[in-house]
Amino acid sequence: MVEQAPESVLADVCTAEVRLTPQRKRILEVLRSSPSGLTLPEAALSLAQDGIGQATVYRAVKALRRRGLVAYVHGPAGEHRFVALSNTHAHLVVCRMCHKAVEFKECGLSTLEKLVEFQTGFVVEGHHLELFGRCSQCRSK
Amino acid sequence: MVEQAPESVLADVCTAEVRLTPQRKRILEVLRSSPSGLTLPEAALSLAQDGIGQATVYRAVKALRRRGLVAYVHGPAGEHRFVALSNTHAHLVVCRMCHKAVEFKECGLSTLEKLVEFQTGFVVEGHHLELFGRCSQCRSK
DNA sequence: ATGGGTGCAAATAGTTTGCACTGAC
DNA sequence: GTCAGTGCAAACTATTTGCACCCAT
Repeated sequence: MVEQAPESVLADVCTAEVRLTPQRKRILEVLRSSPSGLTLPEAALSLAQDGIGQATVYRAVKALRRRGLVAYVHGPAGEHRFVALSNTHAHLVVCRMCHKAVEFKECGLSTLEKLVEFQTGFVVEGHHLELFGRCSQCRSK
Repeated sequence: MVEQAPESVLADVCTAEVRLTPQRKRILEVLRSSPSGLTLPEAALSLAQDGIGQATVYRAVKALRRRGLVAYVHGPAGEHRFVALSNTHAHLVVCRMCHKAVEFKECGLSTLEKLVEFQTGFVVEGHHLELFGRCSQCRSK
């Protein structure tokens, strides 16, 4: 029901090599070309036209995520939508109307992390942060 | 592929009534009794013993999430694990070893939100934040 | 020749839906 | 009597897996 490991939010040092094959480059392109990201089924459907099998898409997106080249955000129904990142360890702010996802870097969470460490006794090692809002275009409609 | 709306991170005012039926109370109990939360299939399996159908579990968890009584975090494989909350609009810090999820309230994100608004032109209206780390028990092993 | 990657097809697992029925206002 | 909620079974969607093959080291 639950697989091995990944999902780490930290830039997990890749023990195994993760190659950037032609298929994976194409996958990144397709993700990059969709402002609101794509679900795996959507990506697989679109990439089938390039002759890329769905298993490849599923496996590749996982691998790319481990390399920090791809991240996901949550769509309106809770689905994971995958987005190509230009900076590793970036965060995304998502428009609730058009669902466009825009990267930002600074997350200024270190103070909070300290506070939570103090309150809970955890050592905090990573995080997942998404912001939701409205982009300027959607607001002006 | 994608349904209507929910997933809002803000305490979306519930337009429709969301009743707290015996089944839903039981669902909350079961979630509460699992420190690391449960996936929907896990919860459905366990609640089948109480004669609660799986469709009910899936539908109820969604409803409870809209009421702010339940939240999810991401398990090691990226699965959604649902946790009963005691404070609405709480956040969770999750142990990467035992996967226990612990609530915290202050998220001190308002400064960041302002900054991102300035940088991106978005108006920020909500967020999803999860911290990952190690709890003290796991560290002392 | 080794090990990561790939495509295909099949197998699984996860999730939603239609329907008839119940219980609280 | 209305409307949210429920259980069941069936339908459907999403995801993983086994296997043979490929390519770069």
